Amino acid sequence: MTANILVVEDEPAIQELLAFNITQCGYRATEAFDADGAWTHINHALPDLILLDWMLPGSSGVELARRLRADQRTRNIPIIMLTARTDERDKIQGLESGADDYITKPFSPRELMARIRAVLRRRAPQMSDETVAAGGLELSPAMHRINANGVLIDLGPTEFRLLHFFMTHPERVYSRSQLLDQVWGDHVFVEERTVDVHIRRLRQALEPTNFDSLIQTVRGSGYRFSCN
Amino acid sequence: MTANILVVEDEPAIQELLAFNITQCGYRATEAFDADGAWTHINHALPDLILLDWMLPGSSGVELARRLRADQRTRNIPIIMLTARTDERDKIQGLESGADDYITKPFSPRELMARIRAVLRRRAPQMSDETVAAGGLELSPAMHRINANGVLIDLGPTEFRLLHFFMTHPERVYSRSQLLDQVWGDHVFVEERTVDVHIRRLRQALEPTNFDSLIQTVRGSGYRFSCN
DNA sequence: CGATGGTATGACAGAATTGTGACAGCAGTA
DNA sequence: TACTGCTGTCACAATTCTGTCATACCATCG
Repeated sequence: MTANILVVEDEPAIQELLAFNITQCGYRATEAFDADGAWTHINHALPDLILLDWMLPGSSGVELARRLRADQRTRNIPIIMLTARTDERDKIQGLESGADDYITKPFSPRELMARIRAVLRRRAPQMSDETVAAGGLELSPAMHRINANGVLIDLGPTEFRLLHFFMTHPERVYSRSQLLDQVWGDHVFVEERTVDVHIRRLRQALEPTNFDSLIQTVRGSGYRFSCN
Repeated sequence: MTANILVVEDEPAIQELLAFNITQCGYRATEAFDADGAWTHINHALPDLILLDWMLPGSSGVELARRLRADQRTRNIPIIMLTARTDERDKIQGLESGADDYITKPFSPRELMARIRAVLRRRAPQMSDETVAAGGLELSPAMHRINANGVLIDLGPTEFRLLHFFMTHPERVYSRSQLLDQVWGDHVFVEERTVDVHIRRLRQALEPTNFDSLIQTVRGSGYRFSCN
């Protein structure tokens, strides 16, 4: 399922550059040149992320962001603000208006895509507040709780995200760096061995209910959550 | 296995710092102090990654990056730019000149190494994740597992690569040196008899499911994976 | 049949990888 | 301030993997 990104940008040159990079990375790009165009697209289909220029003809980007946050349907869609200003004051205002991240022009395509991925990933668990069940465990993101055959298990934030990722991606081996990217976020720099420690803490928490065997070590490759 | 990193940096102090961190992380560091020195090293042996200072005596780092991208041999070698400037404009130029990433001085060794690992990981030729089926076996690189008629088999790294190679090249005899080149890599130096041992270990792992007969010895020539 | 060259197997030490306990920094809180 | 829970890192222990032997085994050929 490729994410659909709505790009709201009045300058055709930048619009094209953004769309090119986005599609290049495997996402779909929908283009809008002003606030009205953006709403037209939004009414047609809700995007997974909105890339929004600060300066827009008519109503400004910040104003559009506010309206997006006010609307029931678009309240939870992540927004990345695109601005030429480097003033910190603007940054604050952009974020306070509801943006999840912001990028200053000129931007590097790599940085842009990194932020897009980061935001999409950050939002991903929030988007699916649904209870996940795998291997006899039941994980409820909304309640931040694990149910192991009636026994409730408490986990720290990192262990919770780790288990949530594993349960939503079972039977597949993930390397330490992949887990860092997926669970920690690829903008964070920590040692790969940190993963080992959190794997251990997770196993330790699952041990009393004998569910620790679900998390398997694949020597030389990484870890795997297996329901078998 | 250890990646060779060419460090092009004119300031001896920083050069030393970089080399220290790189070797500390298990990579090999080759040092060059200017563009000419860089080419000398490159002509001698192609590095796996180039760490390039923006400011270099003679021709600038960006210029060197351009020439590296223009050269057939070095076109695909990832480059990380090292710059003291925090100007966004420079950052763009650096990336557009063909750099894969950039770091601004002063940098933290941790971030430097994280970026190096990230770039190397991106460039690393990854084994196709496609599941291979042959002779009744099903091998899944993503799960790092073998499915033998419902029975799951776990293999060590070498045996796994060996079986993967056999299953993707069935019905054909491979000599020990060919297998060493294909499975171990053509730069490793190990005894040919080592292949025998790993063949045995692979057969041993497949024995409980009677799939060990798929791997046949061809006396005087080598081994063959036969689906019959 | 015995000799010969090639292959299978079991053992083993060193290397590589992972598990584990401890600790210090940090943010939030009473 | 002291306390608490969480995190990342480290050093060291435990485990698994690897390459190399020495030896046993086997097919082929004179």
